[in-house]
Amino acid sequence: MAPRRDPGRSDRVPDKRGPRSRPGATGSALNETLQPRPAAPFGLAARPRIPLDGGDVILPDPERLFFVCGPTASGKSARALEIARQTGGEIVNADAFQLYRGVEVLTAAPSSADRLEIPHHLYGVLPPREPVDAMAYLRLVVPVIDELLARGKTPVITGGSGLYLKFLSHGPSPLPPGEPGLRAELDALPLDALVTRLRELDPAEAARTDLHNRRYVSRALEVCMLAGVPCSTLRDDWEAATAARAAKLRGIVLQRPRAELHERIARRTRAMLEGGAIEEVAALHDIAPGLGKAIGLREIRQLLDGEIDRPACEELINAATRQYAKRQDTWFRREGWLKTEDHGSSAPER
RNA sequence: GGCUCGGUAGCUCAGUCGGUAGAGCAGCGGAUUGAAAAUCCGCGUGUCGGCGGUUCGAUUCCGUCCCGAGCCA
Repeated sequence: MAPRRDPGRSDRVPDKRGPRSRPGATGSALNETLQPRPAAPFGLAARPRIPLDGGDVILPDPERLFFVCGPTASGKSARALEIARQTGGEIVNADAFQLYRGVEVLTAAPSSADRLEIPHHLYGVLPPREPVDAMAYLRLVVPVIDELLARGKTPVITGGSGLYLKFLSHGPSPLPPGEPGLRAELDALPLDALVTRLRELDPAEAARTDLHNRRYVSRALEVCMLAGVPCSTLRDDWEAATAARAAKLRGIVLQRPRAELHERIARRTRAMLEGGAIEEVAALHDIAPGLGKAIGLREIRQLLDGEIDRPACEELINAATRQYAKRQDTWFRREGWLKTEDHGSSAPER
């Protein structure tokens, strides 16, 4: 293994095209072809290339982390607490929505009793209007983890946001960050125009992208245009860099029988509505677009506006939560490094 | 009691000028490296309210009954 100066850090993400190793990646014939052309089917102005973002992040040693994953309402918080007690660890949030302040009830953030017993990190740290994405989360979480490791504590990383977890577990692909102005332009165009353009700029990426999914097409196009390099080559680099690290990861994914999970979801929704979620939503204003997508937010607003009644609100939230839990199950099932832990009521004692 | 309009998938409804039917939502499965609690893809047999009649053939037309909504008494 390569000598390390800092025992708490390892696995620097390779950054072949980042600003440090390749300052000003400009001038190749390929880059010329990637420049938005004036005759493009839609009027995207030429843009200056912007530096790739993420190549400078130094990820923590995977062997010193422990991940607690699972669908919403599966009991992650309680299980993480047990693990933190047993290992002398502290809990680190990996939930995109529990990062926000002012929506603790709506997002089922850990109770203050739990937080008194064991230190919890990165809960309620962002004001509602602050946008986040997976890379921003990574930049928040890495210093917190480094600090725990320096104190000899095991970070027990707990949450259900698969993409955020994966940025921490596997590292980021150094790519340009999203740019709201460009996104707005792309959002205004019909999907087939985006697909046509992506096929021109990066056929390899187009071939493996779900071309029905506007988000993915738009993002791939955005990367090509902002980086001035095909998105596909940047992602290939990441795929290659990630395997060694993944082999050293440790963590669990909680599983419960579907019917039992649905019962827990229903119970939790009721507790939320009775426990202040409605008041939270009523008090929210000026929120980031991402937070606006929180399950329950739209439904409670409809309730406040008198468009639906309370039972309908509750059932809509339950349905949306069940669907989300299913998507989480599907995501975590693919993460082969996570050890499945059966938490059904008939499960054997651990 | 009379008249009118409805009764089709778990829900809301479309449709069949007579050849046994299809959308949205729900449900189930999947994808997913900077919006991710997002976004996207795949999966549709149901006594077409019951019973009769006409017909080679009725969910469709006719009769009758049941249920719901409305109007008139």
